[in-house]
Amino acid sequence: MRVATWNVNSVRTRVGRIVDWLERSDVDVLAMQEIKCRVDQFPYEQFEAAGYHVEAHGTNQWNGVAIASRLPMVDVVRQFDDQPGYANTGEPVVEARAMAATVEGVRLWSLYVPNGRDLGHPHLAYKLEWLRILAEHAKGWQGQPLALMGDFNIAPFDHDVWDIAAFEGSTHVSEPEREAFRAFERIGMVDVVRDRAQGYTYWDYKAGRWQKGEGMRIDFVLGTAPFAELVTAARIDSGERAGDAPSDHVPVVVDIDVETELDDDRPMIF
DNA sequence: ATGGTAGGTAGCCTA
Repeated sequence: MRVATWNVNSVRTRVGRIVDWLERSDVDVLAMQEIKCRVDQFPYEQFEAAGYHVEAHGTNQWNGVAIASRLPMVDVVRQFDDQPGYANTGEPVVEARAMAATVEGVRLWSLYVPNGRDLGHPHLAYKLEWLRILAEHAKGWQGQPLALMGDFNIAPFDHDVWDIAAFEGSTHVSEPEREAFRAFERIGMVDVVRDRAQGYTYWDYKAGRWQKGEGMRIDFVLGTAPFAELVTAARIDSGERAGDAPSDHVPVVVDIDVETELDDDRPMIF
């Protein structure tokens, strides 16, 4: 089974590109972030014409996540328990930043982690709390094949940005954010792409970052140990940052050997 | 130090 995660930065603007990429890339399940539309605005027809069923979670023009799959999805949930909300004005609102589905016995989350905006901004405290609560839940998920897939808005290492000096005093590279990312690794989760594919996953539209090769690695697939055991390959499709009207993020793709998990007693044949 | 681009929207806000 081939799964992927992609911050598409508006599914309505890019539906043609996305579906074309899905078919060309032989992807079974795609976790999308920043669909930037309500569920009633989602372009389901174009996905379904290509053989993909879509479960979406979007409430307005911001954020929004979805999962497209050509294999059956079960146990779809939107939001995680106790997901913190953000108080833009007035009462905190739980935003459309998380959903999950199970495909072929593998639990897959599509996550759009809050940006954080600036050091000291309330949005950064929101980001850290959001990750803290998610990690608390994830502790209880370690016994099953499960992956947290999405835009974490964190660069875990200095070499995950083009020039760490340019990020002095910025979010995405701060120690509290990196600590929040490492918390998932401490409970047993593994970045299953890190050792299999190099490079950035995001290049800002501004200042010609793509043309200058100035990107960031902020999109990840974190797997439980039972998930990580199934992974056979991974790649970052940086070519998707080029061409006509690209997203500022590119797809991260992971191949998993589901049969190994589903049939434990299968004789080993080499 | 600033501004650079893009999307959704008609709130310039968010990234």
